[in-house]
Amino acid sequence: MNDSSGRWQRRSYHHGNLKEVLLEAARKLIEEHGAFGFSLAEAARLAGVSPAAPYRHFRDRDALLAEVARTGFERFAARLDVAWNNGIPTPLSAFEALGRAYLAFAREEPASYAVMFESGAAAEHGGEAVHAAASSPAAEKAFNVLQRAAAALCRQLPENERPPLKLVAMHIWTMSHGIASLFIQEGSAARKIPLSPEEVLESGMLIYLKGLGVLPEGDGQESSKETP
Amino acid sequence: MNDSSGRWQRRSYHHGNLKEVLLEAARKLIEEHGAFGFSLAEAARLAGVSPAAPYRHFRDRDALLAEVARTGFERFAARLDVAWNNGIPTPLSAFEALGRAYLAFAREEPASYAVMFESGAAAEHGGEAVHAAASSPAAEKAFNVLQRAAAALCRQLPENERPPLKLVAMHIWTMSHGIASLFIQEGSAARKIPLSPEEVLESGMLIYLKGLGVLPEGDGQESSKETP
DNA sequence: GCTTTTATGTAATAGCCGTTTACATGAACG
DNA sequence: CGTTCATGTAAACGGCTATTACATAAAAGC
Repeated sequence: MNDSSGRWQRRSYHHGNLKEVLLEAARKLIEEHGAFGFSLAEAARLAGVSPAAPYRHFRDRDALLAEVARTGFERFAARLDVAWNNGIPTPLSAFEALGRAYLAFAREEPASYAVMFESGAAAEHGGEAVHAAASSPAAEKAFNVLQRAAAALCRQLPENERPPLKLVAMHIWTMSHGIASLFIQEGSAARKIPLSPEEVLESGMLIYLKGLGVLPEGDGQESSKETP
Repeated sequence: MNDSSGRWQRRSYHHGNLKEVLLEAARKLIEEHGAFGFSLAEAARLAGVSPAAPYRHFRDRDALLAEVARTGFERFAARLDVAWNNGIPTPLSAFEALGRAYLAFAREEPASYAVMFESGAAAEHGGEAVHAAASSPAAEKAFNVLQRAAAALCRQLPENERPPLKLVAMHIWTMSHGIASLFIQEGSAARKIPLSPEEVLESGMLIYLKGLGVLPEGDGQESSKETP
């Protein structure tokens, strides 16, 4: 229930949905004011509660950010999984869908993506690291989708030519993440270049897959003189 | 001139070197307390001056971070340039040195790297974006080194098979940055994987270059059945 | 139904930070 | 020597995080 200015209207002393609304507010504020113009107090204002209220749902500011990261990873993993669709109809087409889904998530939830990966965000706090972000089970689920995709692609190679799976998965991940990180962010470089992230990722992956020996024919790129 | 605890000792009312010392302090604090545990006041304490002193050298906190980014980009560009060394002795060996220099910088100056690229840091402030980071002349100089390397590599291809230079440069950049971003950061994923960033980058680049058709022989990877 | 317990909100407060303003110091320059 | 300008300090304001004591209402037990 939002009023005209986007603040959550509540009818009783208790809010009823504060935790969710705070997470939404956090994502919105992070998008607007950069990764760390975000303030717990402003999120509380957006939700229409006192500055102390959030502490009933999150131990501290970092805990809220960690939760943004965690829930972000869950949506991320689910989305990648749907896009990959077990490699159907073909590993290659599914792989392309996977790449697009990766970039789509980063574009549609830049705040989540930033908190998930640019862990200056949920980085270490007092003593030990927090980074619920990148080492959480949800994060692993996301990486596992990439790894399954890598496995399906490598399965097309003769056994003695297969590089380590984890390595291939990392290559895929690092390129996807590199593009997301460089392109998606507001002022972050690469914006003058007249190429969409999707173009860069797809062309890069085609070249990479060609190098792996996975592409069936002269697919996408111009030269077609291998597998003679 | 540092005292036992690392604080800058000054002998006169005037500091004499405050700007530089503040930048050093900022990098140190960003490394320690995560990308944004950094506080201007603490940097001032480290430098042994009052909290207001930094404002004689930087308009505000963001300006200091922007300067960390700018000077970071300058060292970064210089280092990449030295490593590339005009493609000498061979484009391939120089390219490998370039990749190692990229990762070495990110490892040795994680604070600079974070501020330079994870622009939640020097991101937008009030109205328009600040991000002196990624679109500064120094940043372009760095990217130009990558682009020259891409050009040298592509020059080994027949003209009609050369992909757009900017595209290849972007592929190189995104993979390097992706690895730096995922590996270097404290808690940021990818740490359980028993691979060094250098291994991931080099193997990934070998596959990519093979896909480009740039590798002279069965170089590095196992299969060697192209250019028949 | 009534009371007790528990969950979830507020108010008030302390301490830190960023930033500004008025003032102090001393180096550079005549 | 005296003026000027660069560079420091002190004091203050408002905003933020976080804690504590208290308020309110929903849920649970009887």
